[in-house]
Amino acid sequence: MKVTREQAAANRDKIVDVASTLFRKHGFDGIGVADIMKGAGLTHGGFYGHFDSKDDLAAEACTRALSREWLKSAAESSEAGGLEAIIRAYLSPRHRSDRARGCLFAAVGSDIVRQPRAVRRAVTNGFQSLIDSLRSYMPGRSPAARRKQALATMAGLIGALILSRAVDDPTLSDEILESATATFGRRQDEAS
Amino acid sequence: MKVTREQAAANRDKIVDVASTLFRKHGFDGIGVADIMKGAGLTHGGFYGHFDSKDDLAAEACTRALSREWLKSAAESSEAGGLEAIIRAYLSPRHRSDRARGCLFAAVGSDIVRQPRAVRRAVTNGFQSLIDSLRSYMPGRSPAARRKQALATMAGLIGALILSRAVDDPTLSDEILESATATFGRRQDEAS
DNA sequence: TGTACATCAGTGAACGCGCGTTCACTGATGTAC
DNA sequence: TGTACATCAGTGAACGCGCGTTCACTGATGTAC
Repeated sequence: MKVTREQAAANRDKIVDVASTLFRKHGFDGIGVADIMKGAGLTHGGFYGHFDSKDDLAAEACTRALSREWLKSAAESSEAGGLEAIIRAYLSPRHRSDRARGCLFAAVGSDIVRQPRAVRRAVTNGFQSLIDSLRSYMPGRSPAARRKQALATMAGLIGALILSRAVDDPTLSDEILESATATFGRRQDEAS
Repeated sequence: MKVTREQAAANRDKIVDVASTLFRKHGFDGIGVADIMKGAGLTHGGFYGHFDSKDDLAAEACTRALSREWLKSAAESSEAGGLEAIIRAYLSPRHRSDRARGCLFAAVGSDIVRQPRAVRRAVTNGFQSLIDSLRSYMPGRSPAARRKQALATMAGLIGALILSRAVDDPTLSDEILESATATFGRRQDEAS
């Protein structure tokens, strides 16, 4: 059953959107093409009319996930709070429990190194622009210092969120989030 | 072909060792039972004489990986340098390129949340003892403050190593390691 | 200590399942007149 | 504007492969006498 060109484009877009959430929820190996297509309201056979391979979709899905990056939207919506508010939002229980729509790096970060070139390239580009967005919120004196701070802070946030999810003990999980919020939030208070 | 009881125990031990490196290198889903057994010099059929399932082995392999944890040995061998030396070793290019024998959290951290209960429990226990080891190196005044610092620092190190591996650009990768080394190393200089 | 037998660690073929990918087909879309 | 036909987005069956797991079998170990 053919479909309008606009409908086809919308379908493709939906597939990428769904994939970007399902990959984050289940990991690259934890979700199949058939389930992604079902999530987009289609059947698996039509997949290869839109993409060359599952890896090809993964690369696009990563770009999509990073363009709607959690941190980015938090940053843009919290003009008031600035860096402190971004950190609090990133390290919130809400973000911890919403893997599918949260930060790509926290969701599949340690698997990226094992992905094909196209995926890693997409992720690298997304990360660069993420750091660029975050840089302006940093308290350092020079632009170079702010960039360094953005890199280290991002690392701290991602690591803390990953650990808070990995751990089986809710008390320890909360403790990780609170310690990281205090540490990474305080450091910039001192410097500003 | 039966084998000495000691030999059988040694074989089991070897399987766990090999698994702990191969899981870190390829991820839980990226390596199969047959390849792990081959790595231990055995054939896949004998696997279920030693373990109930692949997940069962994964739990043991995580415990093993964390008992020989990179950071732990770095800490114990660097009485001189203290925290600074530990951080430098953790964030070294050497550790970045040696996933198979490096930190479990940096290798498969974002996948742990998707693993069965036994694996998450093993990881949680290993993490608790890791933090306990690291705590004494921290500069905070009270024990509680030192623990908080240990948690946040560990998060920063893990996040930085994951990012440095994920990224496709060697320059950016180095920049991440250097920024994190400077930031997490410096903070404690200020406090001490 | 030596012999006979039971045990059981390890082997390799086989099973069942899920997954990525292919393909012949369908029928609505979009175009040529 | 209306009609006839070509295009092609989507369908669902099928293929091939790898993986976790099972099982009948082998032969060295370890035990009973």
